[in-house]
Amino acid sequence: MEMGIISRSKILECSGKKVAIDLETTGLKFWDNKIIGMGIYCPDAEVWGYMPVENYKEIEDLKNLTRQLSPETTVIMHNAKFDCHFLRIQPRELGWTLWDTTVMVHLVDSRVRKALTNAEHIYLGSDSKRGYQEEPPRGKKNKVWEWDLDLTVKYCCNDALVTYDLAEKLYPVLEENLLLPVFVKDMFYLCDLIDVEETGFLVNIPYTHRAHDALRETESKLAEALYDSCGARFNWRSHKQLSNAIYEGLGIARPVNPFADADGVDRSKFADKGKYNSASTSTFLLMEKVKHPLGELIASLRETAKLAKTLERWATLSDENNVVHSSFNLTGTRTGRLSSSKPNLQNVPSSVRGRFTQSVYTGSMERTEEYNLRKAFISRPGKSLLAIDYKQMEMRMFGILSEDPFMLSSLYAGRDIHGDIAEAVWGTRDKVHREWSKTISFGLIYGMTLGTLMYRLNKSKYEAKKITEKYYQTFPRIQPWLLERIAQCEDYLYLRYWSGRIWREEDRDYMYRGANAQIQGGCADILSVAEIRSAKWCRKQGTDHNLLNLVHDELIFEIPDEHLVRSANKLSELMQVPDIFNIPFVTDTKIGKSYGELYPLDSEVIASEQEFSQSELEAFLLASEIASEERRVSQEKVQAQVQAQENN
DNA sequence: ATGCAATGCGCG
DNA sequence: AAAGCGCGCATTGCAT
Repeated sequence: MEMGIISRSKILECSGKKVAIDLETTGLKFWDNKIIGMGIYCPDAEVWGYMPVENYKEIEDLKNLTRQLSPETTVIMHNAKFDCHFLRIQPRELGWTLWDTTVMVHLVDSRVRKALTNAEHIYLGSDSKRGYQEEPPRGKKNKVWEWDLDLTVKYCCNDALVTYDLAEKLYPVLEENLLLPVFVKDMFYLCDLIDVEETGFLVNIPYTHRAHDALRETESKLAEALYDSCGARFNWRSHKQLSNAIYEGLGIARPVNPFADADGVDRSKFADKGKYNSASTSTFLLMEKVKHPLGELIASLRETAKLAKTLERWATLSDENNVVHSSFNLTGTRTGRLSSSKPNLQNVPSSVRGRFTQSVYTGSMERTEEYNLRKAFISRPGKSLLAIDYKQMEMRMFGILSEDPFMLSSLYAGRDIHGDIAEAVWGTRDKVHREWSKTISFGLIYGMTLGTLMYRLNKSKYEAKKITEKYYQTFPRIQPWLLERIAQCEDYLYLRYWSGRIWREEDRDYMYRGANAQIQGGCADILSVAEIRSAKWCRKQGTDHNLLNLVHDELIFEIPDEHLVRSANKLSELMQVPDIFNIPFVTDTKIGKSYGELYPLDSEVIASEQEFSQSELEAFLLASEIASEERRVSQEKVQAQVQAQENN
């Protein structure tokens, strides 16, 4: 086959076949930038070429022709959300079989960089038929729309071909590794994310302007106060200049190296790598180690400046309707969580700021007015926000996976697990100790060591050991479960979640991280199933229910006011997915007009209806079975090890 | 000029 | 074992 410029009507010849497509655009903003052409590769139809488009009419023609690909077509794209956005295509509605090769790569090995050239190098290597191997031009004509047409043709045609070959190579790999159920699930998820990104989140512009001006004013006052205290003007954003001003200029003692021995010499493994920086100006060191009033001032200054900058960022990312279209990336994490960027809607400062000392809770403060940045995100007129999150989701997942008796009994009784632990360990369940428990529980489950615990708690080794022992008594399955995860990983060089997803690790030294992966990623796959079912239900309402944001254990919807309460109850029930583990993931529901001001909604129980298909459920039960067989082997192995130790 | 590492901090 | 885990982003400062 020869590549070259072809007529757009060639698209139709690919209908019902397996076809790879690749768009070239003037940028990444689908709500603003334009398509400049499409590459297509379909060996079954002997179609391989590039279709440039130069005006509105041609772009619309391209979109229409692409939409005419029949439901029997398998459409392959590398990062499908991007192309679908520009083509205004929802693959679910067209009935296509969708293969996204970035997701294929991610499921095979989440550590691999997804860039097409990298995936090609790793999975196609010398077998690659790629003809165009030069780097794209740099410098003056470095944008695709500035290239000569013949270069664009070669480049785009080859991307389409490589995408096709990558899919052909990786599909059998997914099959061999029993990853097809989770792949199919992720393609459903991806289609929903297209809608989420297109809908976007409305920004309250008057608020952002007011807040921005107020923050910048406070920032300059705080900076002046800092300069006055130091008796010098400098760039406070520079760690070098700031540490010089406070440690040298004011003669404040540098923070003590917590890892140094009594003689002050750091004999830790990484002493020479400068991991511990005595010139550090982090808030923790300034406030807790240096214990100087300037610590508070610098912390406020940094927070104020960062919030102001964040507001500016949101403004530049908004479209002409003041809506931000964040990207929710399916392939952004090792564990299977989503990541969010441009803007990141998963790290918007919350309205309650915890005060932490080395991650240990010492109280909390409200962020109000211009400091409560979540107020910038609001529902559209006539609608309300509905935020549904899971209560103690990771602890629940730990209990389910490890079958820890304390966790499970607390689960079944519907008690507050962190309060229970605080009670067991400290004899009190007040807010501070409950938060301590929360932090330490996760630490221990994820393999925190005694040394780190005493450092974090600022307790003696004896006290830290006592607390640890209490924890291990409270959760008798923490230690065995951690060992089993490592044993399983040693055997397989991967861990498999309940969903069938694989987390790979070959280095024994890092296998302890698999415990976190299995919990964190297991929760992520629960959320994805909940999202798929919820979105399906929302579409069925036909009254403009939208999903706006996904934050690891939380979905944020936008619901017409008149349907709010009923939909809230229905969606929170759907999200509990009780059929997956025969235990509901209990949810917490909040409603409001802005992300910064949400109020609890007492849930009414509505009679259960099955909203999801039997085949969907069966796919997951299959994945679960695979996972449990691999788990059983490791359990027996650890039991044998423990038995052998006890016999000694 | 451009890229990368280090630092710091927001979220779950 | 500085070995609690997973992210994105702004900024500085040095290297290429």
